[in-house]
Amino acid sequence: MTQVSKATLKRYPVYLKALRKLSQDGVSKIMSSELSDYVDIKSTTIRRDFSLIGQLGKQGYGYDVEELIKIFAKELGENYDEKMILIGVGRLGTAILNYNNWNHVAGEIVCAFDIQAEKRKKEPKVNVPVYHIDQLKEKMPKGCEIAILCIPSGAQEIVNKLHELGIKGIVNFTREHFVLPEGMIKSDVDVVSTIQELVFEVNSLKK
Amino acid sequence: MTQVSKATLKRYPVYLKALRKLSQDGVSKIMSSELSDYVDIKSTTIRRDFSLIGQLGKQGYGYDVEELIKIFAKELGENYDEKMILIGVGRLGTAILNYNNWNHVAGEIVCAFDIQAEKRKKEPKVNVPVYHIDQLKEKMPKGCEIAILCIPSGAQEIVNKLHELGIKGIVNFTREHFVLPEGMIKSDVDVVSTIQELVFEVNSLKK
DNA sequence: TTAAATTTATTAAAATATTCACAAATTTAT
DNA sequence: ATAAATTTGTGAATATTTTAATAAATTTAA
Repeated sequence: MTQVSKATLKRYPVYLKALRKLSQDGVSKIMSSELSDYVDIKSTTIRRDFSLIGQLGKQGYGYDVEELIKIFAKELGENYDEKMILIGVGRLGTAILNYNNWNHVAGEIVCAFDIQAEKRKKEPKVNVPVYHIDQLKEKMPKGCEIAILCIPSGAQEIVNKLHELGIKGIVNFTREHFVLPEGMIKSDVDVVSTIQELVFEVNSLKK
Repeated sequence: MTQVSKATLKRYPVYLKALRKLSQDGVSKIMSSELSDYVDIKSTTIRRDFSLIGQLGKQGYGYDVEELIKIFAKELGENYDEKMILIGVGRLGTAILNYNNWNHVAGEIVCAFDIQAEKRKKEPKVNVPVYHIDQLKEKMPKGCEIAILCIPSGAQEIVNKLHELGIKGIVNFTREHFVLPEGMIKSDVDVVSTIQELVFEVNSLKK
């Protein structure tokens, strides 16, 4: 793949989701202008985004939905089969473990860690092994580079430990601030901030 | 507040979080360069972002942490006291209802809706009234404009109904694609996409 | 009290990202 | 078989966002 900008990369999952829905609804061919109405992204932006991967469409015709799905699934690493761990098996952690359509999307959660491992592993919906957080080193799966962080506090200490153990990327659900060690990347999922921004935007529209 | 760009707005919650942590740790004064190391945003970007609100700092000195916290909390609408509803009281919905530090951040969730209202309202951790989804019209709180969507499917139908009932903004946890009615805005929280992007980025770094 | 050292705020420059405009390719209609 | 109508792909133009450079204000030290 050619150089794909951050902005474009953020839109790829949007396209993939929309295309899957379209496919489900029996749509087999689509033009950039139709897709534009569907996902609310300008058609020219869509074409530009697509063209970074290659010549995906046909002039005078449009794009083949199934073909696009295959290409985007591949580009988005659905074949990476990345091994991931989850830290913090509370309500949110369990919700993530039970996300449906999880399999074969980016990879799989191999095991989880918690300070109350014994209690957590008894929960009916917890479908992976749960170890005590102190066993991070011993139980870290080989080649694991991604950790999903769902703990309410004490993030910095855990992040530092994860860094030592070779974790490269963190999906962060924590609301606490922590300093990211050199060489690590993270991606925040901050529900409260998301809501704040939306509230702000809705209120801005009124003025 | 002057014109604040989308990019800047996304950083405000990051600043607020970091400043609160710093305050907790006893830091009362900070320079843009220190904050920069802390949040991993260039100091010049920080100063530019701050200056859009007003002259928040003092040359040769820096910024007063407590003062900044007050200003950002206000800017981010912590005084809006927005009434919100939550739709879909599953594991994720319950996790959101139980988020700590929820109160006085943007507003509060007044009630929830679910297809299995009777079952849901018996759950111990569900701390707001739960109504059947069919009662959306009757039970919609007055002046409510924000809905948090945590249902696994059937999003489009619900979104259309919400639009009719005056909802202006949707915090979307659904993975399904839906078309946003005219005049509505939404903000996606897509865990799987977030992980996909991160996996992709981690793998890009290797090449 | 004055000069040197800081540090913000802001104007200008550079980098990113989006959109326009149209050539090239393809399909549809005649 | 040919012309008209579409629709992609992309170089050029515009818009947005970030970064650099520096003037203005403040503090610190002599």
